[in-house]
Parts: sequence; C-alpha cells; structure tokens
Amino acid sequence: MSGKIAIEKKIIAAAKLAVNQAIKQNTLPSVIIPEIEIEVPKDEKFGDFSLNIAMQLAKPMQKKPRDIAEIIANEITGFEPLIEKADIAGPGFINITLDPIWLYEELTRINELGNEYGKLTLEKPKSINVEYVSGNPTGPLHIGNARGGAIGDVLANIYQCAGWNVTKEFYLNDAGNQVIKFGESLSARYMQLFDPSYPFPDDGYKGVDISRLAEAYRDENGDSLKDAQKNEREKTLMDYALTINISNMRKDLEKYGIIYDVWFSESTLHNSDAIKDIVKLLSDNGATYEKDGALWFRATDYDCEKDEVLLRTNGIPTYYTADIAYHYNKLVIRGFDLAVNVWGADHHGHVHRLKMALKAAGINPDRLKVVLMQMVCLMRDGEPVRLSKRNGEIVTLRDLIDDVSVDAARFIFNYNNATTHMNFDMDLAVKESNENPVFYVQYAHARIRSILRNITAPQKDYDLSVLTDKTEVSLMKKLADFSKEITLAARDFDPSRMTKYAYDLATHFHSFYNACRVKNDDENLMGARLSLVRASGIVLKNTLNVLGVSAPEQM
RNA sequence: GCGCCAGUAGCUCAGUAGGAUAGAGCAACGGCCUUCUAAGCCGUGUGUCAGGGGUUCGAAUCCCUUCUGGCGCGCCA
Repeated sequence: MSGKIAIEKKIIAAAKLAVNQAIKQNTLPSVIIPEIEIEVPKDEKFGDFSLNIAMQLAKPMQKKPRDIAEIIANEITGFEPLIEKADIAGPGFINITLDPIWLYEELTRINELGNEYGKLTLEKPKSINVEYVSGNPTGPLHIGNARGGAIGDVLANIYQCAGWNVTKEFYLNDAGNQVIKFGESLSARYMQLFDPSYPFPDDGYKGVDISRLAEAYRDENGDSLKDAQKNEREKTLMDYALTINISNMRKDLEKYGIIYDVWFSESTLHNSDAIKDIVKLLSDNGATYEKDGALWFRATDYDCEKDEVLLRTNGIPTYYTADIAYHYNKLVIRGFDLAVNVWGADHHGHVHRLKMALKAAGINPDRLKVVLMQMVCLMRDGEPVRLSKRNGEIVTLRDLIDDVSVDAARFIFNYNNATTHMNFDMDLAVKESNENPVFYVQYAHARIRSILRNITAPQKDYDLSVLTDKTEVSLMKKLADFSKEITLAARDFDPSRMTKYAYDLATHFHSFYNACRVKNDDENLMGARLSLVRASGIVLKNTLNVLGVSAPEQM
C-alpha cells in the first residue's frame, strides 16, 4: 500500500483517536461516531486534506461545528507526526496540512518500484471474468464493438492492476437463428453466382461481405455445391464462412491491442448438457412451467414484467436460456467471484432478466455486473453518419483502425463515461492533430524521455526537499494519486477515470516543465528534479499501459 | 403505456461516496523559445447546472414531479 490511500488511512485513524480522546476527557459529549470521511479540497489554500467530521457531529453532540472542529484540530496533531497543522475553516472543515516529506518519500518509492509502482496486492485475490465485444460471427466487428472493446479491455487491465486474477473473455454467438439466417444468406448469394434470379431471403444479411464469402468459396472450391441439398449447402458455406470470420475478428482485435484468454463458443453449450442442466435446475427450483407447448421461466415471480420462454415449442432453447447457462458456467462451474460484461445500452432490458434467472438458480445476482455503454454516433463532415446493418452499411473496426491509430481510438473511446452518448468525429480522429487528447499525453511522455536522454547525473541520493515550487509540489501530489485512481476506477467500473488521470498528469508535468528548468548549475537541484522527471515518466507510462496506449520515446 | 440512460459555458465533456467561489478542452484575444521537444506553458470570460417542489448545517450530486432527447419492452440475439 502506497500513495494517497495510505496517507488518508493514517489521517482518518488519527482523527478517530482525537475524537475518542476528547470524549474521554469530557471536552466532547459521548456519541456514536460516524465513519470518518476525508477528501482533497479543490483549492490548495485549504491544505492537503480536509475532514468534515465536525459538521457531522454537530447535530448528535448538539454543539457548534466550529467548536467541535477546534477541539479535534487541537488533538489530532498529537496522533500523527506527518500532520504539520490542522486549521478550521468555513462552516467547520478541519483542513490538514502535511509535512511535505511524505511526497519526497513517495517519489523515492516510485523510482524504486518502476513498472511495479501502483500495482496493488490483495491478501486474497478475487477472480474476475471480464467479457466484452462478444459479437456475432456473422459479420465483421463494427464501431460499437470498438467502443466496447476499448472499455472492456481497459477495465480488465484496471482489475489486474488492482490485484485481482483477471480472465478476458469473448463470447462467440455461433449458434441460434442468426447463424441459420447467415447460412441461408450465403447459400442464396452462392446460387446467385450461377443464376442471378435466384431468390434472396427477405430477412437475410444484405452486406457485401456475404457475397464476398460466397465468391471466395466458389473460387476455392468450385461449383460443386450448386447441385447439393439446400441444407448441406447452407451448412458447408456456414462452416466455411464462420471459420474465416472468426479468424478475421481475432486478427482485427489483436491489431486493436486486445488478446483474449478465452474464446467461449455458445455452440459448446448447445452441444453439451449445459443447457439441459440449467433448465433442470430452474425446474427443480420451481421456477418454470409449461404453456402452449413451450417451457417458461416464472420471471414475474422475480420482479420482472413478464415471464420468459426458455424452450420454444420446437424444443430449441432461446438465446436467454443459453445466456443463463453461460453465466452459470462462469459463476458456478468455473467459479469466478465476479463476472463483468460490457454491453451496448440497447441490451439493458436483458440485464435484470438475466440477474433474476441467476437468482432463481441459486446464485447471488450481485456477482454479475453489467457495464452498459451508450451507442456511438459516428460524425463525418460535421454530420451524423446514418448506419444500417440491414443494408450492409456499417463502419467496421478494421476500417476504423486503418484510418485512426489504435492509440487514438482506444484513448478516445475511454475519454467519456460509458453512459454518455458519444460522438466519434472521424475527421478529427483521422487528423491526428493536437486537438486529440492522446497526443497531448503521449507528447508529455516523449518530452520526459527526451530530458532523460539529454541530461545525466551521477547516481546518488539527492536532497529532495529542494522541490518546493508550486508546480513541483502539485506534480508530486498527482503522482501519488495513481493507486487511488486505480482503486476508484475498479470500484466504479469506470475506465474513463484513467484517461482523465493521464491527461491531468500530463498537464501537471507540462506546467512543471515550463516553470522549472531541470538542467541546472545546482547539482543537487538538478538531481532532485531528474528524480521527479523520472518518476513522472514511470507513472505516466504505467497509466498508458493500463489504457493499452503506447508511451512513445520520441515524437 | 411501462422501464433504463441522459439533459452542466457557443461546441465536446469533467465534476472525486452531498462540501467551501461549478471546472477543462475546442473556438476568440494577448503574452512566453540565443538554454532540457512551443504537438507545450501563462493570462483574459462565459452559466436559469432542463423547470418546479422536498430532504439538511450544506444539493449539479439524494427523493418526488413535469418537460426534452436516446434506447428497450419478440417462442430475435
């Protein structure tokens, strides 16, 4: 444990002791003490940390908050040597100013730990499965998958950094209606190569990629399927095309910086007893009934609007059933402590249903966390680009990373909260100009590396207490925030915290760079500043690693 | 109709478990390189936090309600 979290814990402990001491000495009345909160004030003139405990105690103690604050402030310095002073301000805040020595110690720690700095270690690491993108293999990955990929991959990295055992997983929807439709579409396009009037199914996939796959099969294998049974033709073309599509998805995702630990096929659930087992479990728990020849889940018993079909009249399980079996596999059979899914917001209706089915299966629904992300609106020439999957007009992940650097795409997709509708400006992203925040951050890193290349100083212990400039102090404070940012990003399932932190850190570094010259006649000052530059490089690079964005040596 | 997400500066968005005077970037204007990367820094101003109630020492943040936008409510996935 290092950084700001450790310091905050120390201050909270001291505050607790101070309150108890005052109660013991009868200077404050004896009441139940709420959990003590600590925060960093926005304005630096209010000190390093701020406590609001006096305001919270005002009511139960029936005293003025400022009076309580004064008593606590007088006691607290005696319980924690790092506290330089404790002031009272405003309605009753206790503002804590620390001895800056903690910042110098933190700087030393960063430089000692390097790549390992900020990584948390848990006594009992929990296991987490992060599932993201998870597209249908019936077509190429699109721009929405690109956002989900960036969010999920970074989220997984954050948990890794926070000390969890992480599995990155892709759920391949290679079963069900859409795959059958895929086969029918391929078959029709294949037949049209020989007879242009051959009918195409109304609800078929109209994308050009389908025609290309049919052509590719003909070019490789000739016209032998022309006279085959329809079923056989569909099956053969489907298997052929799925293999190609899945391999392309894998390649595109790797290019995008995403490497999965597990590719999980939905078809394995159908081909094993997994679905049968989950249906039996739900039935044994009394959560199902038969109606109209289908098997239903009593979702209305679990706070849902309506019941849901598990097995259709024709005996084929629905997507929902497969998904329940899949999550049973994750949480029970493979035993992950937590399953996190990144889904498009258009699937939000499915979240509660799935959780309730898990509950009916005897699993705590809180062990499933779904991160919903809003749709991406693609902008070109200042106008929204209308996309229609039905007509085959989509912008693919491959198109995107052919135009935009992977670094820019991953950073921009994580720059906003997942909950915000996002405008992705193609022109801006292609421009790769300084309007793009990722270049600002990478430039800071390149600058750091450049300084370290140009200036060398003998290895020795410098007196870091000469780092007193306003920009130096706030940069050191920002560096110490790293592990707290990881903790909060993990707590809130919010990867956008890390891009914001990276941007903020870059700003603090640039300000320092402009205010303080590293190269210096004062040997100690130069050495101390080099330590700060080196530490900034380490933390910035560690942050970029979590984001899966490169940290360039020069630009 | 019911449900989920959102509404903050001209635009794109932050706002840290309710905290002190609501902030960045872009756009506009002015300053800073004979010295470590000017893809940078510093300064100048902008708000009915969608509207209305409530909760309390304190609300952009929590609750209720109205309005606006996006999405969902299939024996599709």
